[in-house]
Amino acid sequence: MLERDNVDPRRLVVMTYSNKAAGELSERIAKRRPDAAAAMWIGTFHAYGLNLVKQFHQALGFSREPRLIDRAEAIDLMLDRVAGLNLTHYRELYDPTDKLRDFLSAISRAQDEVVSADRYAELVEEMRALDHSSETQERVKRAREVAQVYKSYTDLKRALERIDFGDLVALPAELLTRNPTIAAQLREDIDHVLVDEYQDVNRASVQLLKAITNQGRNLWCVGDVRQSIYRFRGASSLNLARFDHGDFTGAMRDQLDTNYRSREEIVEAYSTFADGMTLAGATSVKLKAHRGRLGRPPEFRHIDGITENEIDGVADAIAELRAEGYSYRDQALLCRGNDRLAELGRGLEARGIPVLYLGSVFERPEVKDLLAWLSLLVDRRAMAMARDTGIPGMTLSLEDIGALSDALNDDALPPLAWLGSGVAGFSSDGIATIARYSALLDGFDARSAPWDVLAQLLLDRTRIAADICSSNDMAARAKGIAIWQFLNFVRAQPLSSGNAISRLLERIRRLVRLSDDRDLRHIPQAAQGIDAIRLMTMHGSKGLEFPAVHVTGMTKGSFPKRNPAPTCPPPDGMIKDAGGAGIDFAAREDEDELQCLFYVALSRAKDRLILYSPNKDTANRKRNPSDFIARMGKGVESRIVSATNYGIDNSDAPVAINLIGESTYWQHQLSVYERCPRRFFYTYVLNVGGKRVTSSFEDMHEVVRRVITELNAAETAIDLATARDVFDVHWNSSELASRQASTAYRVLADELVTRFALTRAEGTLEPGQSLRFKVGSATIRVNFDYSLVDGTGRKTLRYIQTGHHKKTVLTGNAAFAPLLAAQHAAPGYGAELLHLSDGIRVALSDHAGKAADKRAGIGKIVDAIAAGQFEPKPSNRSCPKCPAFFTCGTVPPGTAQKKF
DNA sequence: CAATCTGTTTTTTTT
DNA sequence: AAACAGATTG
Repeated sequence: MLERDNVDPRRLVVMTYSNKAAGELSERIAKRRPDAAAAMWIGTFHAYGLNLVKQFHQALGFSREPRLIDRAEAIDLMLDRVAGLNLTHYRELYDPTDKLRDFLSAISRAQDEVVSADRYAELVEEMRALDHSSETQERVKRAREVAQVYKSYTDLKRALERIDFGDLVALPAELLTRNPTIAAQLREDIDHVLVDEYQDVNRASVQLLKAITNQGRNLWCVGDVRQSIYRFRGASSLNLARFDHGDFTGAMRDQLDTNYRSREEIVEAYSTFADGMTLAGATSVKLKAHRGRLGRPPEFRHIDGITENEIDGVADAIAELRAEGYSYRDQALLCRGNDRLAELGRGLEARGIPVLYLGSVFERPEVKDLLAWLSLLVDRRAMAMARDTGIPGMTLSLEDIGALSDALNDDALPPLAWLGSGVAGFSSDGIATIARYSALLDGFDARSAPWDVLAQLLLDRTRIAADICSSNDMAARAKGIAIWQFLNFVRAQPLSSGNAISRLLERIRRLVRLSDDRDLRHIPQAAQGIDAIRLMTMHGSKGLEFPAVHVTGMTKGSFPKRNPAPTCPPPDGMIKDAGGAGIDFAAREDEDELQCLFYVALSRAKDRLILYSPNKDTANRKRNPSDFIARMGKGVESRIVSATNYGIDNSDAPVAINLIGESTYWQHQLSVYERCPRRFFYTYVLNVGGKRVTSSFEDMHEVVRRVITELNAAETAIDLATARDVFDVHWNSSELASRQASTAYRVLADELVTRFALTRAEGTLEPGQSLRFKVGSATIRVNFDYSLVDGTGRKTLRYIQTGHHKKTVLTGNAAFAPLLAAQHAAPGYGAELLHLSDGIRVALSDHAGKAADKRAGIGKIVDAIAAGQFEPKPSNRSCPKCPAFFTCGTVPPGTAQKKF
């Protein structure tokens, strides 16, 4: 219509909700009207907002164009601030990064609703006055602290002249509402505004639209409530419902009734599903399938086996369809989450099927090799030398790694010092390898610029780039793309003086922790033509179409699966028109969103649609299909399928290990093994563990731990004043004392030390004991901090933990070592865990019934260590904090020797 | 039979 | 953390 009416493309604004959508749209228009595509403005709300912020930065109160920060930077900014806010209901945990992330997403939601920090605080007080139930009052207390953080964060951004993603839309929306002159001035340059995927707009975007359009009279929107899948970022069914009843009074609505994409069988399936959708504002639509019937129904394949067999089933189907004429590039594989997608990608590749998917760039071996090498320039312990690079001549044997780690243990040498001097006990191969590393890293040091180092390593000093270029298979191309993306990322880092390498590595850890490395996963346009299966999340598939679509993970309990309620729920009334408690609304919206997500996935298919789920879990219990399967109606062919066994073995080969003599393990070593056996291997077997990555909070706890150790060494009771003196000495000699905002940490540390001193006085004090017990031929050691005799003569050993009590504290086996040690070596004593941060005590003696099981569990750990079983347990949460983050991968060849 | 415990599985993201 | 399947317990 706009085309026909001769609209001036220069006066046309087209808004989308993602860069991908903007790119697609731009390309489609360029095909028909290349001149127009170049002239009109096409982009995301955020991009449009950024332009406005730049243009009107003075009106917005900035002295210059503010710098945009991402989530990782925002957390960096706030880390020291939260310590000073004295929050009680959201206590700082060991690492406040997680808490801050929760705060920031709550703040971001508020920005989506154009609710300022002050307004947020008002809403909290309104909620307090309205509902006196204890449940609500509890939420009030928490929301009040969010308001505090919100205010502090906003002030900080103002002071530093920074803006975040939320500001990109919220600030212009506010400005234009407040300042009609600017809005009018903007409107003069715009004839029409087009909004694609209107169901994804949030309040901030609507407000922006209201300001730049003439009360909606020149606004054109396309939207489908059934495809509203971005509710977690403020898109709400209410916005579409309100489109012509409130937001843009007098707007017109029309409905599409013909589908030009999918075959009739597929349209039937998702229409049937849509009829059962419980969705506010959805009207029933009878879609006509323009392309008619194909004669092949959508399928549900209930794969006989576990999750791994589901990949076999998909591989079979991909091969079948290929034989029928659907090339790899015609087929897409969708699932809910990125983690599963990565597994599917690896699995299909292992089964010989090419996939167009990178996964997380920083977790790819070829990128990890580069990161490991970079880390050598700043890591005096040279931990990365324990990595198997897979590049001939560039990997040390386990024996040589042992020798190197011995050599680096004693001296406080600077990084790379080991390259020059010979290392005692090295094999001749090892000496040759070290020589190659000397050549590889020659001339670089901790102050080198990461990009320069990487470029030289790739192009001049190794054959990595050359090998990738000369190879033509899909795996090599994916490697090339991953390295390319990584280099682009490195180059985009802000230039700064000092140690850029350390900061780069630190930033990567944080990005992975926050899962904010996703935009690096995009496959460049140039690679899109490759004949390989397209892998993407259901969210990522929106707006795309494929001749054949495979959807995995259709198990009950995993799809649909309610998202956990936000840690920091919004105050009631923050979401306009939601009515009732904010959390209930969120839960309803969540259910809707999952139905929409399924609808989106189904409607991507043009000809063929196959859904999958495994029918067993690893404990051989049955897993039922998702309830959604039945809701697609009778047109779906549903059957149990036995997939081909591709003989893929994902098990981790044991490491050759030689344990000298009888072993003695500390309890904390067993805990590490339980959390991640591979980490245990690096830290205690190879002994290459460098310093753990710590936050200020953790450093603070470390100081407290040192104070406790010193106080424990004293045989007599210690008064508070002495305890404080000891604390002063340790605090002042710690690195923390000189850090910014250290007073806040000091207050916390002081509380912990005080509590420790007080708990020692709860009875007659006896000194701590180092107890041991045997499991098989191994000995387990546990250090108790002290023991107390109370008035009735009952004796209790205390085991102090400086942090908060967690419900999971008694999961696993190693946690019971104190109980077992007390039972065995200190008869007549009870054993108790005491958490200093909250004073919570756990009487281990109450769990004596589990002792036998736990002892057996510890026996299994000990045996597994002796058998060289060190499989990695990857997790986005813990891996980025692990010292071996850049090292972890295949274990190098050789035999590890170790005396525990 | 209901209640409780155990083990397994599981989320999305805008420059 | 919370849902699910199944076993165990009272």
